[in-house]
Amino acid sequence: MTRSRSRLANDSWESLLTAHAALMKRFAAEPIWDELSMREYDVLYTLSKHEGPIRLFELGRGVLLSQPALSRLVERLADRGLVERTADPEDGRGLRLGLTAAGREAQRLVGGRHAVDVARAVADVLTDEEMRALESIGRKLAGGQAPAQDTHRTPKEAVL
Amino acid sequence: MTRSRSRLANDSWESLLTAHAALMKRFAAEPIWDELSMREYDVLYTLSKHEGPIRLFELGRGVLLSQPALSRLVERLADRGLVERTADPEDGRGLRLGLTAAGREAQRLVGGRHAVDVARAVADVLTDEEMRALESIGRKLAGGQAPAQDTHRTPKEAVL
DNA sequence: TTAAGGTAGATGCAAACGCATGAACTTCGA
DNA sequence: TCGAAGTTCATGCGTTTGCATCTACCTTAA
Repeated sequence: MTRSRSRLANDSWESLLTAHAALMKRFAAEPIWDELSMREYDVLYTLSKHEGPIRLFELGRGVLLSQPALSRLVERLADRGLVERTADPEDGRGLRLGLTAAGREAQRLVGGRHAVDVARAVADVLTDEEMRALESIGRKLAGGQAPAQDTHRTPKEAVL
Repeated sequence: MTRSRSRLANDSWESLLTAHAALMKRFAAEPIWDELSMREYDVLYTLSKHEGPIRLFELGRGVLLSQPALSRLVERLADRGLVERTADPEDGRGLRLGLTAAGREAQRLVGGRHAVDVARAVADVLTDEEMRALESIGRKLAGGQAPAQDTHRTPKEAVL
């Protein structure tokens, strides 16, 4: 018999979760995280993707950490001279985060080695079409933020 | 021009990571984690999937936690009466973990609500074919543990 | 203009985590 | 059979995390 769409959705999500956990463990076991933990690398990589400075809460969208934890992680990276924190001239509350030269260099170094491991783990078991499908599906899942009732949206905005 | 396989692999992995982070944040924001945190639920769910008792290190395969952290998480769940820990009669070092009736009930309750949220998030943006593709790809990624040099495997076993 | 409400980020504190290590047991080779 | 090495789980300890809350600033409306 055919699975319901709901069941299918849950099965596919579980499959994603399992793959995520398995690969994360595998990557974590690689001997490339001496100077940078995976979480720290995640932050530096996200910063490296943006050319201009980025706000802390924007950084938080991509990183799976609470706001206070991210705030302190960035603080530590700044203390180590890898991230630059400056006040945002357009918003007195905000920060402008960017990589320092050392931060960019560290990201490049670790990222290069990590990319090799990722390529090995993924390309060894997936075809080109599967990788393209995964990329497309991931984008849909990440972007498909269509909550039925968004408590953080005013009625006026909801209409627009 | 066409992307290299290595580039394609990294792009698709990043897409998976982004989707994972976005959905995890969305699920975490749901008001269903009062009695069980997501990590605790993850453990109870993994236990619920196995019918018989399971070993701690087996549980660790599916959960993204260090062995000590998992050991203590299970300890806490046992203290709360949700998990049962008994000595393994076949291996004096090991444990046999299983859900108690209360643990099974808690997993069912939270799991039922969580499944609704998962279905909404996934089924709303993916077609049936995409969900099936994701399930298949995830299984390949999780199962494709083919490290070039496995330090935890003896030469004899490697031959087999 | 100004007060009320919202947002960005920091901080106190208890809980949880990872790393290193230890204790108990099993497995393997001589 | 017996000792060395490996495996499984627990524990000590410093670090990091999340929750609640605070401060500072922005936005909106009267």
